[in-house]
Amino acid sequence: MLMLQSPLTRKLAAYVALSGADLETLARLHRRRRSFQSGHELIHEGQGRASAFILSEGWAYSYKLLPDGGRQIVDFHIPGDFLGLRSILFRTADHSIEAITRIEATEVLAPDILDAFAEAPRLATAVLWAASRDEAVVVEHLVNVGRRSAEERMAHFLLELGARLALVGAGDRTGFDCPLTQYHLADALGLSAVHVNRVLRHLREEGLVTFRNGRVDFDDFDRLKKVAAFDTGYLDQDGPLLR
Amino acid sequence: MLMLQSPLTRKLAAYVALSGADLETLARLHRRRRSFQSGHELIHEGQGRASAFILSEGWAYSYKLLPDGGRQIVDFHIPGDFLGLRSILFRTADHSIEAITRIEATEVLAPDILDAFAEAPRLATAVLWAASRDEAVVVEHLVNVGRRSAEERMAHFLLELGARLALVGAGDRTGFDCPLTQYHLADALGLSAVHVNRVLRHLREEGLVTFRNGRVDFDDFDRLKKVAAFDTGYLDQDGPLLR
DNA sequence: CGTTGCATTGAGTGTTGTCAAGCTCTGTGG
DNA sequence: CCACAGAGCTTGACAACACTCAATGCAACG
Repeated sequence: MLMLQSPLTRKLAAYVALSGADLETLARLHRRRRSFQSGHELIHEGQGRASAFILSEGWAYSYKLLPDGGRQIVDFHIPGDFLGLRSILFRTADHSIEAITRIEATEVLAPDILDAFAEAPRLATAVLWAASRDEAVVVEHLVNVGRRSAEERMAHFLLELGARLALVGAGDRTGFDCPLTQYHLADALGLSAVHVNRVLRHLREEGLVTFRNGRVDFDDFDRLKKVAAFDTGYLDQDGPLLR
Repeated sequence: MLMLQSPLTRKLAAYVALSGADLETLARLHRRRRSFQSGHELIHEGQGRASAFILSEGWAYSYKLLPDGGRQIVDFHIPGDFLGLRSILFRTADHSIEAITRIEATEVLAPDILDAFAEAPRLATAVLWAASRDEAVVVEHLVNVGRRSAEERMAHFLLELGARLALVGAGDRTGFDCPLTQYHLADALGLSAVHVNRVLRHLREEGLVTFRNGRVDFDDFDRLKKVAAFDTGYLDQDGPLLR
């Protein structure tokens, strides 16, 4: 079945052993293919009856705006991620999501997903697991912003992104392609763009990482991990828990 | 049925219309009553095959430790909260949970919850929703720490806690009882304990809030909301989405 | 009546933000 | 082909917010 190729399907199947019927139900969620250009806002904070999306190609990010114009980026999304689950579970979206690059995604309406859960109960458990993994990422992000210095934050962030991308085959110990701007980094890490620039320069001069021209190069992966006190535990997912 | 009184049951039923059978399955999760004294560690980061808990009385908090001894508090838990869901969904717990006051809780083992989902599929959706609401709280916490000044952070935090407590009848516009120390606040807000003290003093001197002797008093609720740019949207939960 | 946990305050330091300017690229229209 | 605009990046100077260190107060408790 073609949809076995979907990155989300692969991810879920890695956690919960899904039956043929489950997979078929999951495949039906992948109708409604859409593509959006860079900068398109998929979900707007406050919007009612929003859709969710399964991202198959490109990068997006979710964020919240503050009354004073500030922006906090909550998470970056890469292929295989389920976007905006909370926006369909809640009456009104509590965050916004915007495409960073041109993206390919399938749109999932609220009834689609609720019907799918009724039809294939294991799917609900699998999605709960995926949502929990996303939450773990946000939690680690919170730790990062709350308790680490600017330099540690940056180092940790780049390593984490690298680890997540490596899981879907889009990066390794040498580095990864990265379409983010320094403004994205600033708003994700709770820093000013100016300071992000200073920190990046320092990390580069120390021979740790180089972030330039849409590419992150880990110049000294092991030393960088040390600076960041980086540990991948919260990303782990070996073998299905539910058989 | 007695268990209709459980705060978690109330919370879930408010979101997803649950059948009698669903409620019965949910009630069966409430065997294994436990009580723990203040300071007891319910879940330890790194621990394998941990339990989850449904909190019925008292306060707890979840946190992560850093290699340098620092601590980031991720969330505080009050009656009706489901604790440690991620620790049973994952192979190993990615965070720790400790009792702040003496607490009453029921222990939930991994098979309990997975069997319950198989038996009563709607329960899985309901728990997914509860988990999403918790995630929304963490996200707002991240925004708070990432993009607000120390004073705004504190104001926002106290208002949020008040709003959550008000939902379970443990607080109102005048204030609430609060067993937290200034160290808890510091580790939750990403500040030093010393600075927390200064910020609290300033808020008190401005006539906004008073935090003293285990009690938070909102001296000027409306002005405080203004300082914090506080909006409860992310806590909303009017009426069942799934009927 | 010492000890322990928590709260408070002051002094000095430093990390990070703000403001301001200039740079490099890229794409676009004249 | 050149001028220009705009987005993103870079740097310096200065200010401020928040941290550390250190000392003290205060209550509860054994």
